[in-house]
Amino acid sequence: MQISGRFTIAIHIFACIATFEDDYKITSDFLSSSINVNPVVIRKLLQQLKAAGLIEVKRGSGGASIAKPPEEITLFDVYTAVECVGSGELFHFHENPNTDCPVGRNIHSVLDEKLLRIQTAMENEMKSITIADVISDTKRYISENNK
Amino acid sequence: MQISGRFTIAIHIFACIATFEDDYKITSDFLSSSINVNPVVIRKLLQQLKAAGLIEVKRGSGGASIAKPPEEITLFDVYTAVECVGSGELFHFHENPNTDCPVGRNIHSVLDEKLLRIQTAMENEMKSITIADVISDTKRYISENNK
DNA sequence: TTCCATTGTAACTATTGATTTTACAACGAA
DNA sequence: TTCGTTGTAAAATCAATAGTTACAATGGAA
Repeated sequence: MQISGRFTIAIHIFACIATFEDDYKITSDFLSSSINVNPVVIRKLLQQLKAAGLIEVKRGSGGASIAKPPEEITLFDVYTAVECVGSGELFHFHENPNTDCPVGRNIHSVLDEKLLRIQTAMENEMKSITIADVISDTKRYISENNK
Repeated sequence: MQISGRFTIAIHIFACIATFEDDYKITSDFLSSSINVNPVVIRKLLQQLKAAGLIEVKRGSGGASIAKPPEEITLFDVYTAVECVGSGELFHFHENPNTDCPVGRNIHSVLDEKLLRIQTAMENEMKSITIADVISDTKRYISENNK
């Protein structure tokens, strides 16, 4: 199973805002045409990012902007804002191991710590990459490929 | 989205075999009653683990066993054997960024390397944990909780 | 004040993938 | 030959994502 496309879409949103905010009003329609997903999907995502304090959205007049310095927004922030995994658990554990079985009774104790270690390794790497990195790389690529 | 429960089920299978192989024949029914999932699900998983060279299964008479030293089987081996993520990509990328947009045109170049770094961090942690670790912890927990 | 582009949100559909279940042929040991 | 078991296909179910339509609420501009 893969991590939802909402994650890469959300990052794409940040890159678009940073690249175009001086020249365009960043509406959900504008974003939707760069990303090629339905504007309503974008709006829902913007809501989630707003709730996490990462993005500001203007009602009425319209337009989205980044709510705090991009150096202070990590990919982990975006990931948690956007993934609906309520529990925050990366791994799905089979629900009902048989507690009458010595292995079934202890499998959670054995695995939980190991799974958490794996999840933490991933999350730490996410925390080491910021939206500022994404933005500067985006600008670099754009100028390299002239325009 | 979470990583499929097949992963924890597969690890549970190894723990069961190691714990019970001296006293019981490890059939899909036996495993299914410890894990509490349908025996057919177990059999399909056993097939995947067999294809990866991690498990041996006897037809006819029945019974599963571990195909090589548990120290040589990492959680990453189990993960790749069992996850159907064909491409091996942890992150789902939105399919059709608009190539007429400078950001849409470059977003893959910008992100692919970063996403891979995150995925690799997770996989490396998986490689650092072996089935032997799981087995010894399982036995320790069982003896601590007396039986 | 009215107009209008836009947001926020609900509701519905479609699609995809995981999971469960039923069923049965093939196998191998007793 | 019998019996417990595996290997596998097919169908049914269920959950999550994604796409779509629709529309009230907003706020700036005419």
